[in-house]
Amino acid sequence: MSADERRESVIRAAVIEFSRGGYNGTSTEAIAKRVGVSQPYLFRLFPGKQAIFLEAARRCCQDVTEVFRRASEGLQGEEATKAMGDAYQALIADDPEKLLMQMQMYVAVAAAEAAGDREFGEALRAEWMEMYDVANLAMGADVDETTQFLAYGMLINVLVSMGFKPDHRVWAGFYEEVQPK
Amino acid sequence: MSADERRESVIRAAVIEFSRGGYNGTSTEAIAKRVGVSQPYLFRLFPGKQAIFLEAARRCCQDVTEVFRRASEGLQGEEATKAMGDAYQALIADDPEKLLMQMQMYVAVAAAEAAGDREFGEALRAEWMEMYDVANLAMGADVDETTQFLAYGMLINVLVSMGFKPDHRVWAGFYEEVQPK
DNA sequence: CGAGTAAGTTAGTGGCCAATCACTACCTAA
DNA sequence: TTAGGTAGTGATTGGCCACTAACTTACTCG
Repeated sequence: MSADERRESVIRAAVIEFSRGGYNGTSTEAIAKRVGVSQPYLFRLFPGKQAIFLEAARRCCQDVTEVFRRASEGLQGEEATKAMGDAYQALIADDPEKLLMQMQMYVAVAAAEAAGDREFGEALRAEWMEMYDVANLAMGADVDETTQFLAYGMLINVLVSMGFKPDHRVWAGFYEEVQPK
Repeated sequence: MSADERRESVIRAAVIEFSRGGYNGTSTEAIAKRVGVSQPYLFRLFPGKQAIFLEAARRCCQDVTEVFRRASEGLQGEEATKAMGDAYQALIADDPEKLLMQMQMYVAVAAAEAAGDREFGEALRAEWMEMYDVANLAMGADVDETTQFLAYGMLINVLVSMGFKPDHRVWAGFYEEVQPK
């Protein structure tokens, strides 16, 4: 397998592992095992652990952005909102790790920023803004609508992370039930 | 100093340290240093590291809940919403670590749940519901309003964690600027 | 064939970290 | 004065982990 193909599979494995354990709670050993490769080889493919996390988080953002883009294609206003909401619901059901990875990304950026690492957060803020802009475009550039849409999305992320089951009353304030697995 | 008083100061130190490094990225050594006590002594005051994290997260939830309770006292509907929003803004400005600790709590619960630890999440979900109910009561038991209020709160948490500065355009969709430090 | 290159491994190192154990210092009450 | 309880420390340990260095295998091309 070529190095590029390997890197790709490392990123996919990293999303799964990091989404569970977070940056510090995930060993490079665990990622390597999932890929089916020796642990030192990861350091040939990437400069270090943080670089692997960065790529995994970036990929995750891009996947969500792409889901929004496709769902809202050719739609506008309320139709686009509904389509994107449904698409996000489906994404969570299929790949809950992408939701959890987002949460891990948020705290990892905060930690990097606190540690004086500027680049790391900068790269991920750019990815996040990509997602924001796709949503905003679908909303006809209405920033209030966009903000509200993303706000509900973030609450969903938190409730899922916290393990509130679909029949719990915290979900009562949503139009539709949303829950992974 | 009595053991109870020490425990109290450990919890306060733990909130600061855990909010920065998360569960796995924070050493008990760091907490002990901040308290001004030897590291092994922490294990006399608490059964283990997780217990310290649990108490820190619990305390954090209770603080936020208390802020909402006090801010909404005697108010209802839109007035209560505004009062609680302002109070949260002030809390973030004064103690940003309480916001970050919430984020750390979310991913820690997800990790514990994935590891089969049921109790940990259960305890923190109870604290979260306490906060939910206080907000809900202030909203006159309107769950849609409550959900929306909390959704905006969660988006604020995420944007602050991600390090978006107050003048960044992502904040344009909010009534007022909200930013720590 | 032989040389180069790309994919991959085994072995090892230095550092950190949660938790334990055995000990000391001080206070109080009989 | 001593016995017991409470607050606290120093030393240690066993395990994990990111990362490095050196070696191997296999394919390709002149």
